[in-house]
Amino acid sequence: MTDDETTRLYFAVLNEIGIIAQLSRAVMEARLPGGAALPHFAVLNHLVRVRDGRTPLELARAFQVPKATMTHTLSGLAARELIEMRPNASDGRSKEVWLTDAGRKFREDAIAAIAPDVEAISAAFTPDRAASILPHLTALRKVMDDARDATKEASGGA
Amino acid sequence: MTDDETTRLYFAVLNEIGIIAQLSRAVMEARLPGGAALPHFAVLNHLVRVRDGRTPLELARAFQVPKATMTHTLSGLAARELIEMRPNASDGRSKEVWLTDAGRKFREDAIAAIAPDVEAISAAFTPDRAASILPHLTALRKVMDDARDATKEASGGA
DNA sequence: GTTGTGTAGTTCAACTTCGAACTATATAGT
DNA sequence: ACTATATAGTTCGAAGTTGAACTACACAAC
Repeated sequence: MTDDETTRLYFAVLNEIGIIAQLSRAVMEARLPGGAALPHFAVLNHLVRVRDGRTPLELARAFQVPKATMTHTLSGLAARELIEMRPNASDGRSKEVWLTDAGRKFREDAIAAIAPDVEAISAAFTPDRAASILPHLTALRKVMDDARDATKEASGGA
Repeated sequence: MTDDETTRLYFAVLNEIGIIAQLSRAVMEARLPGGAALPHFAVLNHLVRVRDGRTPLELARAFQVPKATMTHTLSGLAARELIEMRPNASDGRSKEVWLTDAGRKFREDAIAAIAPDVEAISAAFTPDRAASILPHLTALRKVMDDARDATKEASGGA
């Protein structure tokens, strides 16, 4: 394979991934109650799965977004009273993010609302296939993460 | 596999895809000249590969974005004089998007600037692996596209 | 040829994203 | 203790994204 073909291959993969991300966002947001955005749901889901009481920075790292972005997402969730921000007893600079009852309910309702879409997708793109690509995606995600750090250093970041 | 496990599996896949899209955008935008955004490059690249003279709507469909988004992207490219908008001789409502010399050069420079990152990624995530997941991603993209249309109809859209 | 319906593209407003600068607290070195 | 440096989080401003409403043209029906 020539360099050119290799580059094209990776562009093609990243292009498909970009479009899928865009579409999954559109599908999910069409189902989420009250005009909530995908990151809102993603954070609630993470807090249920991993356990709440996480700090904003831990969440930012989990989703690979800048902390300013997480601040914004959390303030949206707090405004809807789906989470509650508490001071962090062990570090005065930090905070803790806790789910409210409304937050847990919202997440359950959202999953129920999205279930038909997941079913439609799984009919045409089988769980076997999903399971078969997942480890590759995880690997690619880790590689990209390292590449991002390298880029930052190369361009003078810390 | 239970329904719950299935749902979790698809969420995990889409979550990884979302993060990869985010990271690839960050990596590419760090390299693009003049603060250009990823969609700017993607459109130029598409015009070179598929041939220029496309209409805005064709481009919007190719990238699965709403037409308002494409209008915005194209006006950014036109402001940088990387493309040129011409009237469409065969349809007075429509336009044609043509590359300028600066646009072609921009795209070549961008590819050269990104090459080191592609190389870094291909070292850890081999072209075989990329090639092996590409058809699955393409399939998933098509399924998601159909799911989006179904969602639109279910919620009262055309 | 007028009228109705459909399509291409823009405008507008609300919202998300995120780098940079800032505040507040923590921790190490002396 | 005091100062320097690092870290958690917010604020601010600039830019991207997108649904809805709008303008302009096309085309079929009559």
